[in-house]
Amino acid sequence: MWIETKSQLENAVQSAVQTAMDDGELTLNSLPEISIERPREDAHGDAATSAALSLAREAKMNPRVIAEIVVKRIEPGGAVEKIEIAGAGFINFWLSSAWREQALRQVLSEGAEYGRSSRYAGQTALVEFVSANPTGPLTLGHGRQAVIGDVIARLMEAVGYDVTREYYFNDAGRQMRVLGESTRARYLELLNLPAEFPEDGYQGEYIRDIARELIAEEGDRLAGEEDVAPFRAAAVERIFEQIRATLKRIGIVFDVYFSEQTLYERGLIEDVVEELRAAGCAYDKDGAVWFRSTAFGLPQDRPIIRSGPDREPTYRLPDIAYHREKIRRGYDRIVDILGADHIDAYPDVFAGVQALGCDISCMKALIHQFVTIERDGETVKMSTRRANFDTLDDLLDEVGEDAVRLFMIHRNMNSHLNFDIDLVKKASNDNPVYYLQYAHARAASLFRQARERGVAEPGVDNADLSLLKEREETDLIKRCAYFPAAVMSAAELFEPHSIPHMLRELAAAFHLFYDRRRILNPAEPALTEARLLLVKAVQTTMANGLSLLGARAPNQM
RNA sequence: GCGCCCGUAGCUCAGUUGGAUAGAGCAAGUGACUUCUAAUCACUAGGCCGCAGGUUCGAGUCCUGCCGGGCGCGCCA
Repeated sequence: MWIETKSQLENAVQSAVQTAMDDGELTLNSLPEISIERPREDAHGDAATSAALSLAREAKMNPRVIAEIVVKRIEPGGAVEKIEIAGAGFINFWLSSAWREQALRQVLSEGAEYGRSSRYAGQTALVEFVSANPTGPLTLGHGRQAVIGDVIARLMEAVGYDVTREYYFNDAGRQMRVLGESTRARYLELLNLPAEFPEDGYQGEYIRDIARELIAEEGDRLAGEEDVAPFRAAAVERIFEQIRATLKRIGIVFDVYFSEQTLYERGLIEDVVEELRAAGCAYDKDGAVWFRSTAFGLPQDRPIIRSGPDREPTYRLPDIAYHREKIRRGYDRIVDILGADHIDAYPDVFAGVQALGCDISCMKALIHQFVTIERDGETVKMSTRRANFDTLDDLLDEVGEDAVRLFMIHRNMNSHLNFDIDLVKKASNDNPVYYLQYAHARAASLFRQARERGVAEPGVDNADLSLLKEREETDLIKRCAYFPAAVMSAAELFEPHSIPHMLRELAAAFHLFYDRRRILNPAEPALTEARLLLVKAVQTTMANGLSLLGARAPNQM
């Protein structure tokens, strides 16, 4: 409702400016774009524009005079009850009660669909995230990324995209070889055979677990094995099993696990090298092959194939091939979620894809900062080995799935996330997770009460919604009405943290309403009915919002 | 040294694309449960928005330079 009203008002103001120009009362070089926003203060109405202020210079007129010229020409339609000029020349709009009633009916009639839109229907999107190499269990950093990626995918789905969630994994190259060697060394150790643990091997206890399982299944049959492949395969398989299980706990299921190895098998890696050479973007130096990053304004050229007899590609080369494949697969929007440690790497990859002649305007990389853990008032850096919360699973065990999801998403991804374990574990009023869920549960509880007391089921069609005129009520209606716009903007700007933020405000407004106004009131059945419908709208909005975040909306707490 | 991110109340952070008197939560203090769930609500207190310039009608927001913190800058991914 707000999305439509906003653009109607923008058009109405713009037409008024046009008319004023036609009438010769306003002199401008061209018709300006008008932007309507929600004022911070209630006293400034429901919608406002600062257009008169920004036009003042060009028109060489006092902003208030411009505002007057414009306002008297505005034909706002039924949604607007009142227009005022305020302050330095702001034009403020108050929306009518009819508008609020219609907004409320929309929430109720759309139900679980409320907040979703078809703006991007027919378009496809690929969201790549986590993409942790299968060398160990997922860490907290992966947890943040997993939740950010999944919520972005949900938001994009909500505005109409057909979204593919993809996990890219490296099952070729050096890291995997080291993983295989580490596993073999543990395997041999457990059999009391001489073993050489690789210098940069994976130290974690989980490698021993894998080796133990391998012994249980295969005995010492692999002891004389020269090739690391069976060890590597066994390790990858088991680690992936665990990763999938962890992700599933927080409701994340990938559509595609994309293997790097397949790029080699299909010859796509070599193709990229040849094409980059042909385009003059790759050259030989010091025995290695280099990508000419500097041709794309980047600070330095980077090797894509190592020197030495093996001619092994560096990670950048398969990444370029992979991203070119993404574009070839025909997505309208391609989003990568990356940790801050990749900040220097992705520009080269994007430039590489561009060098291959691809249009990269559909590609977007989102970088998120790291997670730190706070416990007992002390900050523990995530990278610290042997900290209590190395793994995402440990954290989930400790604080639960909903809390992890909400906490991981509730801050701007550009900022470091301080995960306060003590706060999240507290099942009390200072826990923001419960605050949202409690609002939903409270609403559900009202309907249970209504049923127990024999209050008639409220009917949307006949209810007199004009009875909802208290400040707490109109405020709630407006907040529900803004929800679809909040979803749209979170999806378009890739700002998932704005959703829990607006839900918190909605919850606060609901708790205040609950505290101040009696909802089930036998003396006033018509008002009770209207208020129950309002409660239903809040409950619906809250449930839809929590669902976008992948968190439960409990009916009882 | 170079690149990216961050710096807002004691703490953790929002801040609607540059708008009107900078907001929440926690922590501190005071009050509200015989009444629909007190996992809640109300009130009080708390601010040179890191510092210094600049742009403009208007800057927490944009530009420049400093200061402080994080992450990178590898023929690791």
